[in-house]
Amino acid sequence: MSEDKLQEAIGRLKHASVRITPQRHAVLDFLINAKSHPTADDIYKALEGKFPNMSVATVYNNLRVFREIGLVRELTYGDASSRFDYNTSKHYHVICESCGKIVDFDYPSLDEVESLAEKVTGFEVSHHRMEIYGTCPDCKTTH
Amino acid sequence: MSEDKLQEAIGRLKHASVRITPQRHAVLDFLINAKSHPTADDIYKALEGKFPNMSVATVYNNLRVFREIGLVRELTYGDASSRFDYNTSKHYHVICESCGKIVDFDYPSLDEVESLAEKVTGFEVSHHRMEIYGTCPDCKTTH
DNA sequence: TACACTAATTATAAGCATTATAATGTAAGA
DNA sequence: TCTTACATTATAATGCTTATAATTAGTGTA
Repeated sequence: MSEDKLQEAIGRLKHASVRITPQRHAVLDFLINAKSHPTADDIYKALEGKFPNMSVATVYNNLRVFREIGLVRELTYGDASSRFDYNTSKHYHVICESCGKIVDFDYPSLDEVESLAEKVTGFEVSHHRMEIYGTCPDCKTTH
Repeated sequence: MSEDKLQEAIGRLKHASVRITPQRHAVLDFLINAKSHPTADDIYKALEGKFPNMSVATVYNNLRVFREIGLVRELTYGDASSRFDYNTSKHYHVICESCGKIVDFDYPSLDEVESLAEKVTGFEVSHHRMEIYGTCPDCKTTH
């Protein structure tokens, strides 16, 4: 139930001494219930009805806060806007190169790759990122 | 020998009907001999002695051309500038989160992941990207 | 409940990488 | 050499994100 997720997220914010403002609450709520992986601007637009005076900087600031305490993951793709993903479970993403759609993809984490990289490069590895690119079913048919 | 690589690259440009201009030649030469993974600005700065009037747009234009014919790979990291990698062999990258250093890392391509993603999502997969993040040996010691 | 302190929000401007535009210059085949 | 289409240049514009400074508002404490 997403209400539980929201409460848990708020608990983590309190624990990190982050103030719960109405804007923060709304951004978090939106992210948790988002089916897609919204951009900062998606979130801004979605909430401007509720918060006509909200600044886009507020959205960015809050997303940064959420990212820093690990509530949210930021997906970056060069030029295009970042997308934000509420961090429920570990998963990868499959991205359509035609329409930009992002689909979650469960796969066991590539721990073996990380440990081999540590051995070979001498790095202390913290994490990795992997994405798969292609054409989604919709774009395949309509080409 | 990097001279051979350069000649082969020029051959591929000719084959793709891309004109060989002095600027193009210089960007390509720089990329092939680069030990690191330079940004567009790195390349621009490195060549401004030789081409005082070269525009930064030229660097970007040429990098795009090289990418489109598969000579060069573009590595994107959200806000930061893209980095460009002369496409010799398939490999992954290990990136230092402290100093930004990028190290090549050989690992067998994750074809299995791609094919599973195709099955699960219905996408027609074209490629994937994977990077490993951590702290490099230099940054570990000097913390 | 009221106070005070500190952090968050707002509005705006700035920053930065990258791309678009239009005029000029030039590679390469005839 | 000539011609033409493409590349380069200089500059402006774009778009995402962050910085700034002033105002507003959470939250712990009295």
